[in-house]
Amino acid sequence: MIQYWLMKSEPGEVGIDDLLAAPGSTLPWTGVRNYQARNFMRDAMQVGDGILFYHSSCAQPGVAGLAVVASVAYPDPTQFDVNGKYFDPKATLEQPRWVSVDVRALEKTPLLALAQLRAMPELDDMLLLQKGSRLSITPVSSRQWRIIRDRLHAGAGD
DNA sequence: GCCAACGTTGGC
DNA sequence: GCCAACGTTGGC
Repeated sequence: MIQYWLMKSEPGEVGIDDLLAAPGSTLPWTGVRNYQARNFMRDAMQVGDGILFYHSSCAQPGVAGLAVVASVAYPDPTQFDVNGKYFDPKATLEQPRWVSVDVRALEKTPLLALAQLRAMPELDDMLLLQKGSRLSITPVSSRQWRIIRDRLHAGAGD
């Protein structure tokens, strides 16, 4: 059963343009250090799941493209990199703590800004829009997915 | 830069 | 297990 997700990325690190420019439009989704987000990747994500690619912590936060999950979860290599900022001293090769999935970009879309999402009453129940919500990966219902995808393809302007 | 909200850590 | 302190997220 295909599921849908919203995944946040800072465009200053990896934006939709960077993902599209990567070989095969695919990059490993590394650096997740939150247990809830990890569990979504580890326990629920399947190849082919749809992704709303969201730009966060930037001047224009919002949905910037569509992507798909391109692998099941595997140990996030950055947890073992002693010199990297994502190193986790409690992770071992035998007992990894964090996982990644590969993500493949499908298309860049006109930005559907956070403010526009908030202005759509039919999306009131989106986890992204709940007060205090900070999760970098959130499930999206098939209904929410359809509403947003249709809006993106209708053009996000106005 | 500010600040609300949330998650994690660590002393007890 | 409680909870205060601290760190992070992320919009504004």
